[in-house]
Amino acid sequence: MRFEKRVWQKCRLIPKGKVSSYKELAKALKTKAYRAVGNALKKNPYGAWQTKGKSCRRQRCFVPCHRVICSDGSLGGYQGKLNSKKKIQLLKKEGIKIKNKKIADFEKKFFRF
DNA sequence: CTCGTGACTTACG
DNA sequence: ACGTAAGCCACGA
Repeated sequence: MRFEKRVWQKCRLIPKGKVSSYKELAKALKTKAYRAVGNALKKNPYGAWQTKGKSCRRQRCFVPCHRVICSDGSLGGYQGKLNSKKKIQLLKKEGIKIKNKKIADFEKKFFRF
């Protein structure tokens, strides 16, 4: 299993309305590759999990990478750029409040594996 | 193997 | 608060 896929797999464990950090994600993977986690999410197909040869088979392959943020509560990046509006929209839509580009009630919304 | 590149984190100034 | 530097690890060239 490629590292990226393990990352995405963990991402999918994050429930709606919760967030987690790159650090926590890395910890769940028993690695300290925080940056590699970021790389993995950047490469994330986001809804088009492509297995070599086989396509997504109509399964829900959604990877909620917008629920993964920085350890200090800031948003980090999304779709190749930082502080994406789209990411904010998605999070707010899931019931997470954004305060000055940071997560409000970070402690409450934080999901630990 | 070495190097450059990050959607990171922590520590300093 | 903000910028920098160093540490970190996976990945591709």
